[in-house]
Amino acid sequence: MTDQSHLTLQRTRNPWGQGEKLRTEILVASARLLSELGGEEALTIRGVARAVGIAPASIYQHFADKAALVVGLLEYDYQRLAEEMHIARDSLPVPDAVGRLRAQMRAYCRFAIENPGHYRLMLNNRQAAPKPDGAERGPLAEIANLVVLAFEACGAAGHRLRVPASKAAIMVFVGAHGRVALWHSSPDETDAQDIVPFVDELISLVFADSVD
Amino acid sequence: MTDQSHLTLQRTRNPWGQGEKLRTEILVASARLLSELGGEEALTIRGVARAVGIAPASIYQHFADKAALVVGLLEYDYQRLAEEMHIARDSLPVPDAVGRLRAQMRAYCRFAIENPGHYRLMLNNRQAAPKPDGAERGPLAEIANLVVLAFEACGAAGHRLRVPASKAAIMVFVGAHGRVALWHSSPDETDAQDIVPFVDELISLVFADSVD
DNA sequence: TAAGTTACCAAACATACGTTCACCAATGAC
DNA sequence: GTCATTGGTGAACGTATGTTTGGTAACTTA
Repeated sequence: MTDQSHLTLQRTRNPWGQGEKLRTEILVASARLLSELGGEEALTIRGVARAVGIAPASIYQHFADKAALVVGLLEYDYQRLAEEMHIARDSLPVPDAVGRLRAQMRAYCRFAIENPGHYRLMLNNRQAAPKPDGAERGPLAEIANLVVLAFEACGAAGHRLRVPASKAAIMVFVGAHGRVALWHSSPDETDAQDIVPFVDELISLVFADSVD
Repeated sequence: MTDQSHLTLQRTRNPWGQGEKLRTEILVASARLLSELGGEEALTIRGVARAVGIAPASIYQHFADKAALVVGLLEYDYQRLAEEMHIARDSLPVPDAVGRLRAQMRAYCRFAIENPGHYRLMLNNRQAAPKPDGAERGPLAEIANLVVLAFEACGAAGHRLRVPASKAAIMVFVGAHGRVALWHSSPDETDAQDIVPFVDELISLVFADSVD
């Protein structure tokens, strides 16, 4: 078993040319399965294989085990959420700091409402979530820090907060999460339409000056 | 199969005299199992039977199926939570309205912190939760209404709120739930000790006058 | 004592899951 | 063409679950 990798520089990796394609296809099918059936318990190797149209054993060509599949999904989901919130932050139609903050939280709520299965997966597996880029804290804490920065920007823009920016961010972030979680646990009891206005009011509450 | 129940008025129900006793013993064992192992997936018929010291089949003498066992647990848990919050409301050392409100929310947080498995079971099975006494809304909504009443009492006592009492109650209740849920999803990341002070600050925030 | 009811159990049934194994098929390198 | 490599598969293994069944022992009632 001598290592000869230094001899053949360019090893063949994808004889069929569709190695990575099927991997993402598996992830997409898992995501759809999670969206349609909701709970994490709906995410089974056999179910994913059935959705993709391959044999259960074939999954193991692309993922070491089920935990690796979940990690792949988490990575995919967190990147998606972070992108939507970043886009919301940098979007042109809201040049002011408070508007960006509102857009950011609105994007967060929209993601949680439109992807309940994913959102719950992300929050129930925070330990397994892959760290963004060698950072100490997890991806959700990274996103929460985005909100802290947005609040600090509001302070820098001259707005007055009733509590320090870091605490204000936690209040709003945690409030949004709680409101979404309560809707998830009983969607018929309340209307998803009320979530975004609620968070908007929560944001207004932490500001001492009027920010409509 | 003629119904003769009107002839023998007093039917024998517990030949051994421990019919109900074992039923509650099963519930208690389930509760302990849920507390020690955390997740709802730890609540299995076989596990409960092993914990009680009986055969799995014996469970079905007291509960129609696993769902009925969960319903029994929910009933037990919601009653426990409601009692703790009622006690907090009627306790003597806090005669003022704001103090009672704070004690109530503190009791809520304490319950969620000390019984994470139960708390998650309650919120993940809100649909299956038995309605208190023929009421329209579920038990959690009933508890949330308790907070609304507490806020209205504060208003009646002369305190000024930044938002209507019903909305203030939702903000605080939802904030507490969100804060607790985040701690549950990653207990090592934050300290449980911070939850109660956080909710206290949240309460102060919705009041326009100083209520320390 | 005899009948009837209840609590309980050992064993099995049916299902679903994650995972592994031996094997086949297609492809690029030589 | 030959061959190693890789993607894919059917069938099985091992495990865990909820649930049912047939039967036994304990107790009340008559």
